[in-house]
Amino acid sequence: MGRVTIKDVARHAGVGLGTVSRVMNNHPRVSPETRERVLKAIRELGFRPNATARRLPRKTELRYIGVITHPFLLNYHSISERLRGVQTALSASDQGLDLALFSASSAAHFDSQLHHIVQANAVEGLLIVDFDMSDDQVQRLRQARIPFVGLNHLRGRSWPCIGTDNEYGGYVATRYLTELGHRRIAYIGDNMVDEYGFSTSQERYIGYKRALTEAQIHLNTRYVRLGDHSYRMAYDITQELLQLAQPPTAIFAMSDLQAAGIIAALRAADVHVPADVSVIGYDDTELAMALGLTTICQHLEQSGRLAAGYLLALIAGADTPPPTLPNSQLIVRQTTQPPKHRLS
Amino acid sequence: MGRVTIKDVARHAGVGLGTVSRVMNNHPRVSPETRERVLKAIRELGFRPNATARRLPRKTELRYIGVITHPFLLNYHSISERLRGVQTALSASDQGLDLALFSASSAAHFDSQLHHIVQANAVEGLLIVDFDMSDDQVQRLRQARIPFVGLNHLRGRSWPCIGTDNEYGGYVATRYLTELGHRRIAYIGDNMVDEYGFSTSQERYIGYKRALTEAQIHLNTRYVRLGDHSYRMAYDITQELLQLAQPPTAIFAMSDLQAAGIIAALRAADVHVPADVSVIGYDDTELAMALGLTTICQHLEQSGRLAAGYLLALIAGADTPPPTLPNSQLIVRQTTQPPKHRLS
DNA sequence: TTTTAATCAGGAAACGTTTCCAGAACAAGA
DNA sequence: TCTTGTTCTGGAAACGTTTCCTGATTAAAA
Repeated sequence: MGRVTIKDVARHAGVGLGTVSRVMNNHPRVSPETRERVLKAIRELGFRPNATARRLPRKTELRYIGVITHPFLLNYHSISERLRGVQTALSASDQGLDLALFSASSAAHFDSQLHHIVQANAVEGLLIVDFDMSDDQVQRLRQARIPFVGLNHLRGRSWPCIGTDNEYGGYVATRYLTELGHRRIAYIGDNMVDEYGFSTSQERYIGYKRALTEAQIHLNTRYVRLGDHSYRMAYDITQELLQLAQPPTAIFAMSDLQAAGIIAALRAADVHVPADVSVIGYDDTELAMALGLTTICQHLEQSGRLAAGYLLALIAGADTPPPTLPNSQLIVRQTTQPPKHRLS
Repeated sequence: MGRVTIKDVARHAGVGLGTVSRVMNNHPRVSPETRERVLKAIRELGFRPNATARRLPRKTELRYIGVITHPFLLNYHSISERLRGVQTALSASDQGLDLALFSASSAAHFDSQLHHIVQANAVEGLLIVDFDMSDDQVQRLRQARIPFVGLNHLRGRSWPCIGTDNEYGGYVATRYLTELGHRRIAYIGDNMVDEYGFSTSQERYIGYKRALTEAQIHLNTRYVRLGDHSYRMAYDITQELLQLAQPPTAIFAMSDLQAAGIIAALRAADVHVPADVSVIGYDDTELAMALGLTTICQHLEQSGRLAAGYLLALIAGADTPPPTLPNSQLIVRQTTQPPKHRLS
């Protein structure tokens, strides 16, 4: 037998359908004995009412904007910031739309989540954070007529995306360091090929390489260190970097969080920032403000607001191109300065 | 006429019900002309399929854990942290439950959201962050058989809550300062009576007062400054505090974020931390780690994990008491020390 | 031309509830 | 005893879709 329905309960308790329903909804017009009998049947059969079926005659609608990300999304301050913008736009629109958060722990899981979302008609619109989509996946969403917008995508997508150019951001940060005169510049970021297929770290790394090339600095792979996205990882890696015969004079981190770990490790090793080593972060979160950290502002909160606003417009039937986010910007604070000695 | 249904579309297009459905689902067995006619009717009537009704025969279930907070939840690092724990527990349980985020912009809105959630049978279980509930509201959730757990509640609730004792945390932080010898201790926190009816700030403030009383320090209301929950506000307020004839020698902030603002303002005014002024925060977020901030750890991430785990157990039918979170803990770092001169 | 197969369309049945109407049972009042 | 009213109960109708079965039409094959 498939799922237990109200009918099974009614039969098992020897009562009518309406009675079971009344018991479940605490209607007063049921005798105590009958009620007890029904409750017993519910317990015995392990009956769980079907939420969808209940909603139908009640005519209550449930409308969500979906956000799909990886499960540890909130480890990334950048995603918190973006979500905050989304939430702001949603509250402001006042359309009774709530937020459904879906998490996908791998590319395959992402696909099955997408399938489920389409199949269940779960959302009015979908924001896709970080994940890339295949043509087939895009096709499926289109066919199901579910509007969607990408967040933190920019280049070469055939679907509407809002975000900044990571390659450019990586380039700007690194160029600033080369212009200050640094030549031993390290890059600390996330693993580039991960289970999700995210390319953010890689894109910034490409920008980093471009700036080095432009300044005619040979790429030293010892200065490129990758790990998971955490304060701790950055801390540990920095300690390793300090062991090198020629440690870097500047470090570019792919997030403020990692930059914070770097600074802490440097402080612990009694290396002064920025006198001995310059540090530059990415995101311009409150962490950067608090630390006085030089960083790249990629307008995170605004990106969330714009994406959600645009998605709402699409849902309402608009047919306009997506808004554009301002370019990433270098924010100079107190963790960068020219190196002590010019070295080749 | 009420809502436009598939039947109206069928009549308007002069076709059968099944045909309309097939068009909507991109089934191949529809002639191009008919399809066009149906699409035209859909457009003309502004038809939008009812997601609930679609789910019923498709038998796809949609299961959510609801989290209800105020709309600017993510401004509060504490809530991000908690949510991260919730997300972790949810992913780990692997029951196909996703997260639905509801926001309530006032106590009245909270009530109507609750009503909506119950009415629509929107969630399998509900996590209530920060909001308090009336007996009536508790009753309604119970009647609807929706398991729920409070987050950041502790004292004197008649319903299961997980969180730490804010009064105790405020007490511990302040007592640490008095034990160091401070007597001019400021409190910077959120407005105590806000539109939401949150009491966190007030509770910590009560702990602050208790510690002062114990140390026989007269409460100086000039040292108590409240505002919205932001880095900026704390920054500004600190500048004001520095204008006082007798500025405080220590500041207790109700969040790390605000403590960061305080430290920035002090640094800008060339006041040294902790030599001139000690600062203590609350939350033990990464911000605190990065700043070397002395703070109170209230096990935020763990609280989210425990609450979600317990909620899942309740949903599964468990009948156990809620787990308890370890007490808040003082984490001493580098922003606190005895005052320079002992003053009365 | 006749048969067979393929394509398209209509509508009943099903999905699992809630709600409403009507009837049964019973008690109380005349 | 007969009314009247009250309380409880059973089940049909409705909610808005999808899906399947059937029949009609058309095209292809014999």
